[in-house]
Amino acid sequence: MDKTYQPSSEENIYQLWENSGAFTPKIDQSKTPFTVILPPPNANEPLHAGHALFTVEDIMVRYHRMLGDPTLWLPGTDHAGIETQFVFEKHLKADGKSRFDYDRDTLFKLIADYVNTNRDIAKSQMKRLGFSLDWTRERFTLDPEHNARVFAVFKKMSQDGLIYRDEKIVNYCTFCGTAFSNLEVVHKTVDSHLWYLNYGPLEVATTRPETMLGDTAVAVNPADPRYQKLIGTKIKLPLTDREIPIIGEDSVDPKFGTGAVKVTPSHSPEDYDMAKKHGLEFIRIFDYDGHSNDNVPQKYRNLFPNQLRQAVLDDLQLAGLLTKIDNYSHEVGHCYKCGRPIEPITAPQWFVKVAPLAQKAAEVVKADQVKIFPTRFKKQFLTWMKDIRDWPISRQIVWGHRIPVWYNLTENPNILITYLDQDKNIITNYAKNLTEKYSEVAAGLQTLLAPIGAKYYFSKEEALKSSEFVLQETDTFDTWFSSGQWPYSTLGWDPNGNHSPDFNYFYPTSVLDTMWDILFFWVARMIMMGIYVTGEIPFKVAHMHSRVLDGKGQKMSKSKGNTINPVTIAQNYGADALRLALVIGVAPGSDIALSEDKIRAQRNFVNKIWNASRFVMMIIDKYPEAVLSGGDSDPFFSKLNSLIASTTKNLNTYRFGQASEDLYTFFWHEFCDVYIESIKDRGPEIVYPLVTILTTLLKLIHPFAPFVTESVYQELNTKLKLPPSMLITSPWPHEIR
RNA sequence: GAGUCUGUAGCUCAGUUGGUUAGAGCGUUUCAUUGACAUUGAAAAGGUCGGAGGUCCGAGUCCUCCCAGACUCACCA
Repeated sequence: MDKTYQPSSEENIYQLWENSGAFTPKIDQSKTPFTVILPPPNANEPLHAGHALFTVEDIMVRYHRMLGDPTLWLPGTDHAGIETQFVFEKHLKADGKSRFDYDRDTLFKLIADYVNTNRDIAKSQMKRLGFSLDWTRERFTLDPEHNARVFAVFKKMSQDGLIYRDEKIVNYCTFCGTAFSNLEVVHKTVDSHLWYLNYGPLEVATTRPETMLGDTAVAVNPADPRYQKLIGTKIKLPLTDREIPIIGEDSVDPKFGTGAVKVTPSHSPEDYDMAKKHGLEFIRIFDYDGHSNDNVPQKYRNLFPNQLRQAVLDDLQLAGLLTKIDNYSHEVGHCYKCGRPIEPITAPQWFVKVAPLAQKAAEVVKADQVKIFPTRFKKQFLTWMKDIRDWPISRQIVWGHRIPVWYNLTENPNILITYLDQDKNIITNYAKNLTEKYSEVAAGLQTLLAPIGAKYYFSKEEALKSSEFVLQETDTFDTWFSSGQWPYSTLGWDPNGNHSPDFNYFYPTSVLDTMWDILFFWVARMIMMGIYVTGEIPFKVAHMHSRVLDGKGQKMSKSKGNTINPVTIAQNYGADALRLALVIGVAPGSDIALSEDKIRAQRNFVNKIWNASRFVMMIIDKYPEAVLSGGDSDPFFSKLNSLIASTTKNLNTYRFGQASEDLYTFFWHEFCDVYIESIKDRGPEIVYPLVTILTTLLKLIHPFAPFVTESVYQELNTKLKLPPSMLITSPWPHEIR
């Protein structure tokens, strides 16, 4: 044995495990399985330090495997819709291109190629960190099987009235070219102004003067004596020749601004609701690329919002209608991907009616039928479920599950189609004008925009029955609509009820472990979808693990340059050292400040294990005739027994930080510093207790530091001339006598 | 606007149901060591456990308020 532990040996150990089939469980109906589905990392990027926290899952999985449970940890990767497309578009931009240069099929293929070349990176990295995943069951979110299940569920939800199309106000990023759910919008405080505009008989105060060209009313509080008699009258909207009504609306606060609000139903969520209530007109003045459109007077067309704002303010000023400007800071939604302001805009989108699903999810969480751990997240979960709004699931990007509905163009003449013609020019026109160019349209299709009420079919064949001109919806599903179905889909749930043996045995899963930042995005969706589709909660425990920060407690980010590459760390210090550094002494759910110092300290611990073992082997060599089993008891056994008990208890209650800290202290300061020192003068009778204690400690430490413990175990096995066996599949220790 | 979390040694953090002189790693100081390990060992310095009240025989641990920081959620012009 080398004088110090060599991390480079870890790759051989992983090979040993993988080749032995230790990661693949045997279905045994007499036993209760332990199942964990890996939160699929993005297929397009290498792992970051946060992914190294899959260690927590590996600890649970290895522990249960040693307990003898048929244990499945199922790996996979996520296509990560908008994330991936965003990254890919950056590459395109570097090459002087953009998404508009390609039809959607070509673009999809390009991204698929890009993802496929990068996909194996994450996989090899997870192996390097020692994760005992069953690679024979590896999945990808765009696998045809998963695709088919997602589509079947979509159809079922549609038939159950849980899916609908509507033209509602959505969060739209005109740069990314897609709608987002509320969760994907980040609110930032913006220092801006409150502009006071003279609308004739009254003044309005607004933070968005540019949208005035889309005003279709002015609202005042009906109890406000200043304006009461104006309700029901009409005024002429400045800068236009339109007339708009003054309406009475209780939600208007008389004390704010002038007590009169301009109402822009197509570009403000509140105004949208107001317009629905009062039956107002909707005038959308921005197109989905962010430019002002034909609904505004000629001179204001084709401007971005900030340009339009300037133009409108200039003209109002000139006309003497800009009466006052106050400083005002307020919250504005920004795109979580590109950081630009979100444009609230009416757009036809697909929605999930989420209230019935959320209600059931809230019930089971409330009743602890699924335990959320640490418990503080339970309250957060319930709060969110209470006020949840319908979930827009359509995204105007190509990288994802294309929504499985087909439009017949003869039945839907007003579908707006954008495509590349033979000469690669972008053409936008209505379906009714394009039937003669159908094949060109089909080949060069970029996007289509079907009006609300468009008739659609759930299969191409059905749509083809009445016309040969058929196009599939170009929107794709929100990534979370797909990954929300991950647990039952990966295990082989079948829409027709012919579920796979895996599904029947391993579902519902045991523990879902992930970071708390996707509690709503993912965990909540899985609970909702799982109950709806399978009638069962997809996991018994939702365990929220910590967030990894840098050594100073700051968020890691590429721009700050403080990221830690887990694989580099594994190469320099060993995967075990990294794993221990991420776990030892960390309270459940609290942040982890990961510094190189900390990793070095754990590297030293790993080396300590290595060298203590070396010492034990020396003793074995010294007394080749010593009794190896069934020897005398040793006073140290009782200390060891309480360690076995506390470690087992801590693992059962997810107290991994405590368990590992106890093991660290015990191994180093009880076993090495005290016990080993105390037996250095003893004879051959010490071999049995020494080997027993070491083997037991190796087992206890194995889930946390699998490589060094397995290495030593293999050495020990050879030295003792025992039949081949592996620590990974050896039984969890019980009380020693 | 609503909510959650954090504040313990110079730094990063443990401290399960309240119970004897509050712990670890790193850092600092002193000493040791050619035989498992310098990726080591022995020892030392260093904390009024954010502040103020309260409950209790007893509080870092429970309650109230205050201060400081982090985060999450949120359609108000």
